[in-house]
Amino acid sequence: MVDSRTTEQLVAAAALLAAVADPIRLQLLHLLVGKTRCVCDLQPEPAIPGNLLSYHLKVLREAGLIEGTRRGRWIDYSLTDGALERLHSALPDPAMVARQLVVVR
Amino acid sequence: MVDSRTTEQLVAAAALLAAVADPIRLQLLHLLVGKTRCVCDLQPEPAIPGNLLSYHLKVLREAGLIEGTRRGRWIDYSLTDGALERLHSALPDPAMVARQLVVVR
DNA sequence: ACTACCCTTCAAGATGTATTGATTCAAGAA
DNA sequence: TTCTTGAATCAATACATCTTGAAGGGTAGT
Repeated sequence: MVDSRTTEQLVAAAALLAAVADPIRLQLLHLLVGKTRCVCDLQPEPAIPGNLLSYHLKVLREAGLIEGTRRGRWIDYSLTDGALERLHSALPDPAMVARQLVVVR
Repeated sequence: MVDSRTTEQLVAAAALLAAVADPIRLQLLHLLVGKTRCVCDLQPEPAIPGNLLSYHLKVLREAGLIEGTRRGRWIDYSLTDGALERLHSALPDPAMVARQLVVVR
């Protein structure tokens, strides 16, 4: 059993990757690494309309990668626990390449 | 300078991730980890028509993640050098989270 | 040459995603 | 209450991607 992933796992992993496979959302993710930021402080470069920003935040939110909490008029976004780890584990592990090569020999 | 990525870098990273943000292509990638396989041996689960398989291989090929070499009638596909490393580095580094937290304190 | 095989490419339809503009909501200030 | 601000939502359009069916290219065998 080298790497038996069920179809559902593959679909879930692909969906997680699709959430960040966009320049705007990838930049938003970078802006949130290690920080909590108000939406008003989350303008990507170049800037985008507010509703479009909301849309992309929603995609990341529904993928479970970020979460928002209201603070008065503002909403602060931050990465969810283990968000980056989940993203990386959606990809094949590079260490597997070497391991497989050893096994083959 | 915590993480200054240019727009072009973000676009390139997002394009790389988009190439694998699909259940079929993600599975193809898994099938190729550590192995070289003929197209005829690359049927995902559930199986798909040959031309569709070709299309998805083309997407991965044009993203520079895999490469094919002809061997008689067959074409063998394998991961390109550093393909998985490039994919992982397209994502934010999880280690940055802890580092940032330390800095903030 | 002809045929069979493996794989790719093309064009067209189906499906999904991104963007825009207008509206709505929730919270605070006047 | 009314007004303003920060942000989300809705409906419609623009855009890209996926999938299908048919056709084409390269290689080997007869």
